[in-house]
Amino acid sequence: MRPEASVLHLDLDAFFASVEQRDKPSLRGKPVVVGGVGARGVVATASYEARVFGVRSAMPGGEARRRCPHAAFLGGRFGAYREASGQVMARLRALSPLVEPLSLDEAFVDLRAAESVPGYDTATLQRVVDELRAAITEATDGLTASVGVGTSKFMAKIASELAKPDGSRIVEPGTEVALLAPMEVGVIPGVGPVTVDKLQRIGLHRVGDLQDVDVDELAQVLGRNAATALVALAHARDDRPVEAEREAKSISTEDTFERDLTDVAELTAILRRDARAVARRLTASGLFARTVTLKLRRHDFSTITRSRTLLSATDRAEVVASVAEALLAGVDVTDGVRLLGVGVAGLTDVLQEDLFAEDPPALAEADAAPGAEPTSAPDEEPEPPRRAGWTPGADVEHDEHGPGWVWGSGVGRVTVRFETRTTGPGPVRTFSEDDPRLRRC
DNA sequence: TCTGGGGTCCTAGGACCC
DNA sequence: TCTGGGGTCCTAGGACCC
Repeated sequence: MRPEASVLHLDLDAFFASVEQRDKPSLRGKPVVVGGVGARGVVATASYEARVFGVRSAMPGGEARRRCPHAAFLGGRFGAYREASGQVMARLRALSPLVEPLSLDEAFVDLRAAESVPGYDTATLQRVVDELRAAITEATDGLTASVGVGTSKFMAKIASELAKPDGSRIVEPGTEVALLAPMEVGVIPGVGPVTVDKLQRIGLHRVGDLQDVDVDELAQVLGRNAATALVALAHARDDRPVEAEREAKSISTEDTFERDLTDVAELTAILRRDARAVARRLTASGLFARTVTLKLRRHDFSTITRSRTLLSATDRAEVVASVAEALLAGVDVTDGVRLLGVGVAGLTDVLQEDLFAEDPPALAEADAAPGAEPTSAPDEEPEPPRRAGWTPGADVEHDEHGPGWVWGSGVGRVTVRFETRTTGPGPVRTFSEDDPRLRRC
């Protein structure tokens, strides 16, 4: 914890849904749900209009539809989200060089590194925050952000939570313990449903209860490390630094299938595609990985992981694929696989030579894996189909009507609403699915 | 129409080494 | 000539975050 309020936390309000409402004028002021489109989808973001009906992040799509059947359910346009996020992060970096992004819509800023912040009194900070929020709304063509400032990451995040939506909050030094005391224990980052349940069983419901608890007693329930950390946060003691450069520790990709799969050949093809995707990302970031992990979720939602660490690091798709296949061979899939994924960890940016290997080292290790056949040129294999088609919300363009977005599709037809960020609500037209004048973009 | 996808961090046991 | 004690690496699982 710092002597002055110099950590800022920014959170874009209902980010994905707000981008959709910005770019689709007919959805402004209406319930919008991003995600939850497929048979097994969940909600990524609900607009505030949809939250009124109880729709929440991570809720299964079916339940979201039941609660708010008239909402617009969209598949998501991550290119648009990344673009808006980039504009926001650029604004933050203009304020201070020390910015730690947490996701597309969240970041910490260390204001001590900001030359343009002349002081940390509340009036000065309020002016800085007001200007920042206005600059972000301008840069993103209308998105709003909630901003909190405090003496630590923890307090800045608590502050921005209090500020939502479209607001700001500065927690003055010295007021933290009293502010936190009446809040539920679940407001503390890292305290999820399981920990909340454990705490409630021993009569701890509010942060104030944690401020008074005997650490040894709490350690009986949570373990020594978690108990110590939790009591520190309850007293607003948090000295984690804002870190701009955080190196990736793992890279992974995974798919949940519309229906459970049992065909080993099909699973293997998906595994190889995933291995290629992971290897591409390794190559793109100039990294090599030593550990390959297979992730598999069964029909009953139980999840297993199997991993193997190589003698030396690799960025080769064939190696990742053959290790993953060998790991899959050791798993019983006859009851049906709901999710399959491949990940790599133990990342380094230098490829160290294995002094004891005579063959190319990573390959030798992979070939030694039981059941791992040398794979035949995986890069030339056809890709198993990803979900294609006319995803609701996707951008399209029509030769005569111009730019629009997919409103819905089915029985060989696509319905499009023709409008953009700057047009105001536009007209709806329906086309044949194979209409050559209509293009995805 | 139960439960995404991308991550981080922690724990715990066993192997292995000195 | 029963069973020490660290430390590190590896593996599997799980809680949690956005």
